[in-house]
Amino acid sequence: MNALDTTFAALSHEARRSILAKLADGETRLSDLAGPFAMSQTAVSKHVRVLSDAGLVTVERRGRSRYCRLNAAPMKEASDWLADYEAFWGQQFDNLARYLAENRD
Amino acid sequence: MNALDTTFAALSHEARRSILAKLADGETRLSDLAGPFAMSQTAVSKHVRVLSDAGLVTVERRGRSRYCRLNAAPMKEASDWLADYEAFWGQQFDNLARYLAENRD
DNA sequence: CATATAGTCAACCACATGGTTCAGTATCAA
DNA sequence: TTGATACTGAACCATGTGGTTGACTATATG
Repeated sequence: MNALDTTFAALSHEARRSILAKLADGETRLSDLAGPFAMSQTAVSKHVRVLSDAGLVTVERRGRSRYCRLNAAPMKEASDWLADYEAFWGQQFDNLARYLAENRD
Repeated sequence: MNALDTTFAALSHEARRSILAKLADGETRLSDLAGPFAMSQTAVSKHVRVLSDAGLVTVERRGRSRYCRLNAAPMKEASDWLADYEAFWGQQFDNLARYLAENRD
């Protein structure tokens, strides 16, 4: 898997996007990330691992705690990729319209 | 899975992003999509199905062929989500720098 | 030292993903 | 009608994902 693959895959789960949103407010302990989720700390830890593997989060151990920080850099590549399609966003019906025009009888 | 989940998941595979890139040049038959890939047409068909389920591609049958068209609309939501983090893209080392500053002895 | 806290690791489960092959269907063309 | 073309669908396989529980390690605190 290349960088875009892992970035998009990491972003494809609501829990992980929520984790990133919380980290945007600043460094957060892993246990504090787990709080609002209806899942075990182990599960949250796995999500953080996916984010960490994707380079979106850096985890640092201090004492008993793991402190997670946002690293948004990989998002830029994803955003740049999407930006190439910006010209098409308003055209969702254009292709259909063109087809209908071409096949009008 | 919500819309963002399926959109990001659909974009997380190189083959599917390549398919979207080709569709940006215009409507393409499924068999013509399969050409450059080292995989069976069945596999390509599955990828197109994933894109179709995500609303990124519309498939229309005409005669024997399936014509695929790009529908970039769902990308906008993904791009908007990423844009919220734009302020952090340049800060990939800032958190580390701050931490080091705070813990200087 | 004893105990609570923070987290990992391993094992397990159900299900999804990404690929294959083979058989079948629908359409076009000779 | 025969046969090629363009698929789809089912079955299968290996691997990944997302979750659990229970045991373990490491650290802080009384």
